[in-house]
Amino acid sequence: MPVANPIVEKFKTVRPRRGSPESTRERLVAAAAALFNHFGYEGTDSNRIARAAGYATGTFYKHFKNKKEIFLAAYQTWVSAEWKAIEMDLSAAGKPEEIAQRLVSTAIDFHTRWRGLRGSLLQLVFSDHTVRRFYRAQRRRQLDVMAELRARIGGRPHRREEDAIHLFTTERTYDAIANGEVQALGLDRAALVESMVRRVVAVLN
Amino acid sequence: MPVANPIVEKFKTVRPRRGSPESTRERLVAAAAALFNHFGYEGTDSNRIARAAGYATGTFYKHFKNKKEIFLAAYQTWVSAEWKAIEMDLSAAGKPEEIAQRLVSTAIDFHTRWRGLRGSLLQLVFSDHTVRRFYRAQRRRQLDVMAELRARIGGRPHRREEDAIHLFTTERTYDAIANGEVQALGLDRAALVESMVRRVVAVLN
Amino acid sequence: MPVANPIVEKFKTVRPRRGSPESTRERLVAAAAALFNHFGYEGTDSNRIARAAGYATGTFYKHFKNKKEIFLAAYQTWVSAEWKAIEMDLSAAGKPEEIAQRLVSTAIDFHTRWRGLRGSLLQLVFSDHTVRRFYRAQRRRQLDVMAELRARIGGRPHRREEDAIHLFTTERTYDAIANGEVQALGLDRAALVESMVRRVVAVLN
Amino acid sequence: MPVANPIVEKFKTVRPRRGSPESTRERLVAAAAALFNHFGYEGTDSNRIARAAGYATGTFYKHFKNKKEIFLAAYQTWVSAEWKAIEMDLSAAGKPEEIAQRLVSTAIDFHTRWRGLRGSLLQLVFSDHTVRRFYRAQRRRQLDVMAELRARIGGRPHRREEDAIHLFTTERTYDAIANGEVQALGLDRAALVESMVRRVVAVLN
DNA sequence: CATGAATGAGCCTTCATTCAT
DNA sequence: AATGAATGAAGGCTCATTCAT
Repeated sequence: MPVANPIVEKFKTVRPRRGSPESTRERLVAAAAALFNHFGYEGTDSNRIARAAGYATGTFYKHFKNKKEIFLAAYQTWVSAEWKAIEMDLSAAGKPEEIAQRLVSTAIDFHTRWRGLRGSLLQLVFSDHTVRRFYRAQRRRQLDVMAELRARIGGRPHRREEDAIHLFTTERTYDAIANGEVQALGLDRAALVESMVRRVVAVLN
Repeated sequence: MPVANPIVEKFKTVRPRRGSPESTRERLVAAAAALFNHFGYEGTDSNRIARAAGYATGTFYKHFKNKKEIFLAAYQTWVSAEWKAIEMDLSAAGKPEEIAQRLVSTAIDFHTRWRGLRGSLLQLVFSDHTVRRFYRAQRRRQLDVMAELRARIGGRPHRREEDAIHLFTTERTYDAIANGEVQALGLDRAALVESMVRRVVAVLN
Repeated sequence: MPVANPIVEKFKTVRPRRGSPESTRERLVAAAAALFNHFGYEGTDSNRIARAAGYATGTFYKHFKNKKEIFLAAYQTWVSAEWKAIEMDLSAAGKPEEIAQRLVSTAIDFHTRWRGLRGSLLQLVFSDHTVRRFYRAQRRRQLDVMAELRARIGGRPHRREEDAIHLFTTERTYDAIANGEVQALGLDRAALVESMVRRVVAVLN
Repeated sequence: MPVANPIVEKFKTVRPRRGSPESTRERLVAAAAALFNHFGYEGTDSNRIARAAGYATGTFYKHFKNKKEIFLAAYQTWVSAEWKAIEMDLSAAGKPEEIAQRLVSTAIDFHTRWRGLRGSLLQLVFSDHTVRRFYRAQRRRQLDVMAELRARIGGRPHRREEDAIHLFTTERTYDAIANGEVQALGLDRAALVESMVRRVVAVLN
């Protein structure tokens, strides 16, 4: 229908015009990320992604093999951004406590902004081989960074299993904070955050 | 049409014949649970559910308004079974350590058997109001049971927030064990299980 | 779904219980007529008819071969009732003018009460042989009665074509009055009725 | 699947190939009009419309929200064509009698060619808001044109109610002629036509 | 590089009808 | 006579994907 679609409009970015392949790709990924985050993977159709990015249907398939591929790209973008933020948090000056606070804050921020994407992600981790592999690679990298960090700082080595549990705990808790579960359960958000900070401090020593 | 479909056949139960609405409903739910668990929510269509349960297309809609409704029913069945198992674990004789071991074992067993359903669940918790509500009600019940249990045993009261974090931790870890993440990361499953048991023991005191 | 359906409830009559075939048939026809009138032929399903009449699905097909058959029965019932009413109007004492007024009033009443059925009827007259035949038989009967009546009263004979045009005119005008078209066009209903009365008087002389 | 379907084939037009949206829409509307006219609204499915127009299923829904919408479009097309024909009849030279003859002839022609559509129309006028509104707008326009015409010609003003009755009479009579009712009743078609012409002449003065 | 018309498999859902009890 | 569980063909509609321009 040629009727203006307010939902698409809302996500529509400013018009491009024969940009480089990279910029087109970027725009598509950005639009896809926003739509997936809002409507979920299954709730988003590829034509809409193209339209929201300001392109025609076919352009989408010039840049991505299929919908899964652009989801992975969107996920990768998000992950990259998160790693960058984490690196900034880590490299900034401050006492361990302050660093931990910033890390937790950053993580909650990402989980909140991308809470919609997380649902789709967990589903795709189950059903899609490629997404699963990438997802697990991130976890591995997280574990590596943690160990490395401790070595640098001079902390005592931890068992990798304990690090993993730490990651599971924080990830799941950040999700709960991000998606309203904490509020729905009548839990004190500040207490949870504080608890997370303490755990991060502990894990860095 | 009458070509044997291997995928459907695999899940097909023995044919009923004019059963009670309850037994039909149960068969449909059982088939749906198995299919959702295997192919995911989006990967399962209502006709296939009916066929797998040994019924024709239309029968499905005599018992469920739509696919979401049967998913919720399947989820509820699973949850009920899990609660029943937990109650058995709790009521059986044994030292706290032994009880905790059984609880962890049961939980991992459920997470493993229903790991496919969990992916769909987490997606639907995001996108569907009813599923979300039911999901959160379970969490509330878990928290209540934990507090109650401690009171009965004479343990000191814990902050509800700490209990919640405990639940997040175990849930997420059980998922990791169930879906192969632990193995993929080269972690020692036994160590993780042991850690979970310790946490459960701690939380019950 | 076992949820009470307000729409069906609304049309549900008091429960029968193993009545004679005739009474069952009558109840089914009455329910069908009401439902067809309200939801149209296509908008009414046979299961609903049975339920609304207080019977189970299968009972419907014990009394009627199919949906078309019960529509025809409902239509026939309506036509019979209308003929009976017309005969009463005609046999009652009064000046021609008064008789005409009663006839017009009766016809408008029937068209109004069964306005929903008329839409379905006109559609089925087009698509169904049996309905078409019955419909035309009524018209023939109308023409015959008109001629007969005039002969009895001593009026001069009219051309059958003029009688037919008269019937077309009144039928269509009654429809317009019944279905709100007159009101929507801002026409004076009383004037239309008066005009119809005048025509009926004229045609009876 | 690729088995030739004689019914569809019959209505299939020559294949297009990447036409403009307008031409595609037109083809779809034309095919829909023919099918609705032949099989009725309920007897025509959207897939068949697309196929008959030479397109695939999905193309239909790129141009119309649903079946109702294309019915309305088909109806509008028909109405436009009829108005155009009427205007031509009116603007052509000739005595009032000749003009009336042409008008009647045109109307009967349209009613005959679209007699199938009329059944569906009358049903949808009952059940669908949009169709009803459009239908009534046409009647209003007819009344306006009649009044206007008389004013132009210098005829005496008529009551709008009498004009409406005239329209009801002719419309219903044209239907009877078009759908075989007249023949089935053994009426003299020529006499009916002549009567209609006389009425049209009268109404224009 | 970009367009956007077109495709068609396939899903969800309805409903007339059957039949064992 | 009545029941109501079960059937399954079929229709409305979506959406990932292709391809001619």
